[in-house]
Amino acid sequence: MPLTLATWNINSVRLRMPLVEKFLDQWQPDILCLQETKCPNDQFPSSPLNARGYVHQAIHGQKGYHGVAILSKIPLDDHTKRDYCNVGDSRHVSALFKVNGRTIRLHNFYVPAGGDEPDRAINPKFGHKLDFIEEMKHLDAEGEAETSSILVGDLNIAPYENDVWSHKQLLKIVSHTPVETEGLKEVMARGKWLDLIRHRTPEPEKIYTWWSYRSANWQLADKGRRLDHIWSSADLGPHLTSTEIVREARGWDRPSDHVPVIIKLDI
DNA sequence: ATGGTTGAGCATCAA
Repeated sequence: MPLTLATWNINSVRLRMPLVEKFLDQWQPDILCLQETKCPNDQFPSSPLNARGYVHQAIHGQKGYHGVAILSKIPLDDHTKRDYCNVGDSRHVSALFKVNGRTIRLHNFYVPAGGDEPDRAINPKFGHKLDFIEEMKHLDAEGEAETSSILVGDLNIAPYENDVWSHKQLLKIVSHTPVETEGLKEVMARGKWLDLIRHRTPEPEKIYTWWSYRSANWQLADKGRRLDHIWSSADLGPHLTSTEIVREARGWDRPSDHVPVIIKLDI
């Protein structure tokens, strides 16, 4: 049975609902995970989603900042959320779903960006990011009996050399510093997670999912980073049939600075 | 080395 799953940092779900609708109509994923919805739960624009069959929604938002949501055509059970670092941010939500008799735990993350200065002694936001990553090291892809796992989201770290436009020039730039990239690799190793996008498209091929608003001519300069990820437990690896980075979405009218990342599994 | 843009919500802060 085919399963299509997408993740997208939307940078305000209310402002960009027309783009969400366009994406859903054209790509028709079974499940869409959003980050940076910037929207309180009671103001979430559910109607256009219900009209398209995404009637199963695990929404965890807050006013003004952060916010994550799982929007699904497949029934979701056991919605849970975890307050990483105990600071009250809406940065994680998870749910269970079933495909062809297999139970899958889906985690949707929005990891803190970490500010500009990669030194926790002078930048508390960077310390918060490192603490968040440390806490993620306890998340095991095989942690629940008889359950596969998928982890998606804006992890705000580009872990490999070819996840950025220039490895050397970004080594001291937050998102690609060694303490972050090694930390994220440790999250993957300890939790036995498989990076499905790199599994399909190994290094040294460049992959980007984000281009800054601050550089004019993003397309020509192409100074991107791979900040958005889809991981799974190892058992799902052989079921991966395709991956896609929807680069064209960066060129849509009033775009997010992130683009959708999609996997297809045959389960 | 610096500055560049966007969004929430109304002065800045976060990214």
